[in-house]
Amino acid sequence: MQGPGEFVSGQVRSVREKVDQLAGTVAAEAQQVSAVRSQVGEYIREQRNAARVSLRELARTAGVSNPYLSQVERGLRKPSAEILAAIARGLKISAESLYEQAGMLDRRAGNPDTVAAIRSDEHLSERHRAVLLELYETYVREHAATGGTAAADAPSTTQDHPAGAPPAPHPSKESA
Amino acid sequence: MQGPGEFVSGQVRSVREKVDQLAGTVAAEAQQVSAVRSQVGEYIREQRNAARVSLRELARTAGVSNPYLSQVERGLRKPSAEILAAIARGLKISAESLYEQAGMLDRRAGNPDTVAAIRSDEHLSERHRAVLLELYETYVREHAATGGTAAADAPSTTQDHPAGAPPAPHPSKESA
DNA sequence: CAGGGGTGCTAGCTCTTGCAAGCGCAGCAG
DNA sequence: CTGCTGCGCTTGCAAGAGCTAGCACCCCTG
Repeated sequence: MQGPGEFVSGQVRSVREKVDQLAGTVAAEAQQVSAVRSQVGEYIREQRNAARVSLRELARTAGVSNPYLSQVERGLRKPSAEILAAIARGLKISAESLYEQAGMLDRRAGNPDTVAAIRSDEHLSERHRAVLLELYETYVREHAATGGTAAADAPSTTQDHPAGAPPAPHPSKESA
Repeated sequence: MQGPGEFVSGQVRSVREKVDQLAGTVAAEAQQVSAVRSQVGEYIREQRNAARVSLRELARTAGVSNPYLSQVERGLRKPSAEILAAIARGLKISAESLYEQAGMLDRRAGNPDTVAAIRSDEHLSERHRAVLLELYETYVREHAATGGTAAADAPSTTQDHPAGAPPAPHPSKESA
């Protein structure tokens, strides 16, 4: 039979254990959140450096303030989807890629073979398939020639299309 | 020859016209933003009603406050991606569907497998991925518009605007 | 040297998001 | 009737997003 003192100290110990446990969970989550911020920030800086663009220039083309972009890159702030989309536009990359880095969007498991996917894609005409495949091969070669470094993203290397590639109209869209 | 009074009143009228024009633009944008808020809010309410779930119950399972959920449904607040993901979980629907309704994410045309293959292809830089996706989507739209005939290869131009990027936020004044 | 241009960052501020506390209404049971 | 539970909504607030004004540093030119 426990005495009252023993019972109380048992309860205190039990509460302490629970608090410790919750504190651990909270700390772990905070760490995770901070890591995700740094991840998208690091990624943005990488892409920016690869494109040889200054922080100010990217902020200008993205339409965000340069101090804020600096804070985002350093993981001090967590940008909204809207800001991420703007930064993606400035970087000329897809917004989805930044959403993924930010943990907002899961990377969809796709067919690991891009060539096979394009070849068997029934949404495309034969000619368009050929154009896409040629462009793809060109990009892969460029990527390989630069040792897989992101230097392939420098502006001077991304504006060219292979000869024979018919330009496509930009689909009109956009609603705020 | 104009008199000074006529010149001034002409200037005033010109300024008024410009102000009216800008006010119209601002109002139109505000309307658009408000419409998108209502759109995702309406969509959430529709899904909630379809699931026969009360606002409080959904707020509980989603882990958001019920007044806030109410405001979101009525278009009074613009929820973050995190909140949208939580609501999607509560509704047992995909977060992407809510992102789309919120205008954060554009639905990609074409075969999802091809899109996923390009997006996850590590032989490509992020910029090249964006270019290929843009071109792919353009071709898919052309293919669909012409009923899939091989004559669908009219000249067109790609622009540096990835399909995944919603419009830019309001441009900020450069701080430097 | 001073001045100009570039770079990225600090600090203070305003506005928006998301919350807690609580409201008013309806329906039901005792 | 009162008290309880459910419903969705109002209000005020704290925290954080994103901005502006400006700083510190670097390099170059006259």
